[in-house]
Parts: sequence; C-alpha cells; structure tokens
Amino acid sequence: MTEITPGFDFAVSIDCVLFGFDGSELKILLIERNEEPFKDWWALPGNLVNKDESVDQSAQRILKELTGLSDIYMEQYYAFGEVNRHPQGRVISVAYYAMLRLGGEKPLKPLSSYAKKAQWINVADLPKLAFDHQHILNKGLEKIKRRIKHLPLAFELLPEKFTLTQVQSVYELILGKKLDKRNFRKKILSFKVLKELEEKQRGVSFRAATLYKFDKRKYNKLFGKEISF
Amino acid sequence: MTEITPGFDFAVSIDCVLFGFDGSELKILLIERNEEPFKDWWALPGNLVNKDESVDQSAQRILKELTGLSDIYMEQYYAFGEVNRHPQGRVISVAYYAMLRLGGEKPLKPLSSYAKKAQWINVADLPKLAFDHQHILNKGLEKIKRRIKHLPLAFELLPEKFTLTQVQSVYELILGKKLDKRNFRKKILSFKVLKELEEKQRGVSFRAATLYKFDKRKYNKLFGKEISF
DNA sequence: ATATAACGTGTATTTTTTACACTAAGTAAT
DNA sequence: ATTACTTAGTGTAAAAAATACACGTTATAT
Repeated sequence: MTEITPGFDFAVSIDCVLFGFDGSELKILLIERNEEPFKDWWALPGNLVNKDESVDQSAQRILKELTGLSDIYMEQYYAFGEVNRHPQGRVISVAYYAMLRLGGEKPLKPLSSYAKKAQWINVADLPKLAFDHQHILNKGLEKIKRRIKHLPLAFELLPEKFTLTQVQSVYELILGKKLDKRNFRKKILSFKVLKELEEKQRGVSFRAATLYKFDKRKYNKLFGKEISF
Repeated sequence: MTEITPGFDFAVSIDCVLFGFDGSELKILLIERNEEPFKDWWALPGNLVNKDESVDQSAQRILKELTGLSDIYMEQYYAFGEVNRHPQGRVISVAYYAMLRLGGEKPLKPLSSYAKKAQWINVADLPKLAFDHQHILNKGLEKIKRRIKHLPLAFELLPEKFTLTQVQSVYELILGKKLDKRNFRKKILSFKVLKELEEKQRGVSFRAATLYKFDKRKYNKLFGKEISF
C-alpha cells in the first residue's frame, strides 16, 4: 500500500468534542471562528496536525492550546473524510472526545487567533455549526452514550468529591432519560469503584448528601470487563 | 480550524482487515508486497485515498480492487497516525474491517502490481507484517470481539444457508473460547433473526443438521438495540 | 445390524433487572 | 420551637436473563 510521490496533498486535522458538566448541565466547548471560511460561525475546537506529531499528540496539544488542560483522557472515535467537507482543500478530520469537570475556576485560556472566543454551551441549546461539525458532534454523542452504558466514564465529568445524585444526573443527561434512583444506586455501587467519604455536602439548602470519591485503582481493574446500565 | 497553505503534505491511506470464514477456520486476507518498503513482506491490503473520493468510497474501491467484491458492509474503526508509521512520508491510515464468507469459488482476483499475491491466512498462524499492520490487525480483532458480543454480526461470515453449529463456531473462533451449545442456541434464537428452513445439510458424513437463513429485515430492526453474548 | 459422530433438546439454580413508595434529615421561614 | 419544605436515603418482591449441566435421536458408514 502507498506508492510514494502522488497523494501527499491532504491535510489532517483534529476536532475535539469536549463534554463538560458544571453540576447540572451537560455542555460542549465551542469556539466562534474569526476567519474564513465560516467566519463568525460556531465550530468545534480543532486544528491541523503538525508534521512532527502523532494524531494522539496533536489532539493533546490542541486541547491544551484551547483550554489549558493537559493529561486529560481523550479517545479517538472516528475519522471524517468526505471529499468536500472542507471548502479549501482535502482535509481529513480525526475526531476525539474528552470529558471535563467544569468549575467556576476554569478559565477558557489561550485562544489562538482563529477564534474570537471559546465558550461552554449547553448541549440542549446548540447553534448552527461550521463545516460538518454538527455531524461530528452527533457521532460523538452517540459514542459516549454507548460507552457510558458499559464503563463508568461519568466520573471524568464530576469533581473529585461528588454525590450519588450528581452521578445519576450525568447519566440521565447523557442517556437522555430518567433513571430510577434506587436501582441506579444499587448498580453503580455494585461496581465497587466508589468510596464513601465521612464528609457531607456543605453550603446547600436542605439536607446535605454524602460525598463519594472515585477509586481509580479499582476502576482500572474493572476496565476490560464490560458492564451495562 | 485549518488555515490553508501549510499542512497539505500528508497522505491518507486505507487498510482493510478482512475476516473470512471458510466453514471451519477464521482467516484474514493478506498480500505479499512486491515493492519497497517492506518488499516481500506480508501486509494488510490497503492503498492511498484518491483526491476525489471519500474515505468510505475509497475503502469500497480498494476492497473491490483486491477481492472483486462490492456491497460489503465495512466499518471504519480507527485512524492510525504515528509519525513514523510509514518510512516514506507522513501517511495517516484509516482502518476498516469487513467480514466475508469464503467459498471454494472465491477467486482472489485482480491484484494491483504492488502485490505479488493475496492470500487468506489463518488468524492462528500469521506471519510478521509490514509497517504497523500487526497493531492495526490486533485492534481490529479487539473491535470485532466487542461488537460480536452486542450484535449478531457473525452472519456476514456465513454462507446464505448455515447450521447453528456453524454460527456457534464463528462465535467461538472470534471470542476465543468455547460456548455451551444449549445456551448458545437459546440465545441466538431468542433474537428471532434466524429463519429455520425445511432443508437439511447434504453431503455430510453423519447426521445432517437443519439449515437456517438470516432474516435481514428483522436484523435491521434490532440494530440500535444492543445485545449481549 | 451395528457403530459412530454430530444433532437437538429441558430444567433447575443463580444472578440480574425491573418496578415501586415511604421515612429521615437538614434548612428556612415564621 | 414549630412548621413547612426539599432532597437524601433505603428494601423487597416479581420477572427476566444467564448459567450449569447430560442424554436420547438420527443420519451415515461399514
């Protein structure tokens, strides 16, 4: 495969679908473009892969450039390769998703010049997107729906300490449906990857819930086994 | 994302992991390379994506060029993008898998010049592969293991009419373990995608088994629901 | 007729999933 | 301090699914 000479005229880009959870809403990071094509449109954060970096490395770099975050677990989920997906040339885009906890503290840091701003936007309330980004995003959503059913991914969206009700909210938001509280707790606790803390929520109106921590050691053992929600 | 000018110096290739089942063994289609690099090595069939075709179209074209087959369900499963995966330039490879029934009749048709020959080789008995193809193949195998647990894909490997024992063999080969005959039959029949025929096997020593057909209509309805083996 | 080898079938047990509703605890207001 | 309010937290019974397990049946070959 791969004769040399011809064919070396494609570009490869990364697009990131960054899911964020602020404690109540599921959000996605979008940028507002400052350049043609699609100037002033919202788009997924992404950029071209450099010649001297792997696509995985590139995804990490781009994530960092756009959010200041590093060491986030990102997973590649699909390569988009329609002929006319980019109006200025043949660009294959490799899509990654990541899940992030959002806190007030998180500053949306260094925006490359091609973006006017970056913003976390509620999935329930998305604008029209540039390129085929709506399609890329839809496929990312499908993907995490499938994955969250089998692996307890939700914890990447949650703060270090969280309540079971918060975990359930994440599941309900991603799966798009209500779950039974007692059954959900039975199930999620049965995996034994949550450690109950002595601590309770503070500063809430009404009864404070017990806080839990995610036990990464046990989680890693679980990996490989598939589970169902 | 994607400034123009720089970056348009990548190539994109397709590599296909074609699983085949001849009634008893699980095989993979390999070619023997006739060109540098890796001249005389075995490799996955693949080729460069053309400028005027999508990666999906390209995968179909390449499959056809190498096997003469068309209208095969192929699924993209990963993009491989390490910097030095190809010694002659920066090539991103998008991998697809497909599952094919093998019969004596199947001629391994038109081999492009870059291949000395193409051959179905037992998965249990693979040679050393060119490039990162062993890695690509491993990931493909993992993928179908996971998928076959959730969807009755196995039928793509089987002839039009088949016995339940053959279906079970396919599952056992892919999953790499023995399954209980009665439980397997209970499960596979419970999906109601198999139609029992009046017909029995012919030309076998010993008792002939009942033949079944795959009901594609019902299968398509099932799609979307996930199931477990 | 007999031996052979694969076919085809059932049940009991355990595990998992589902459905379903109330009391307890803490906060806020009066 | 009483009351009203809101969320936390818990158990059980029924149904469904998964598992473990063994033998009589049938077509073929000799």
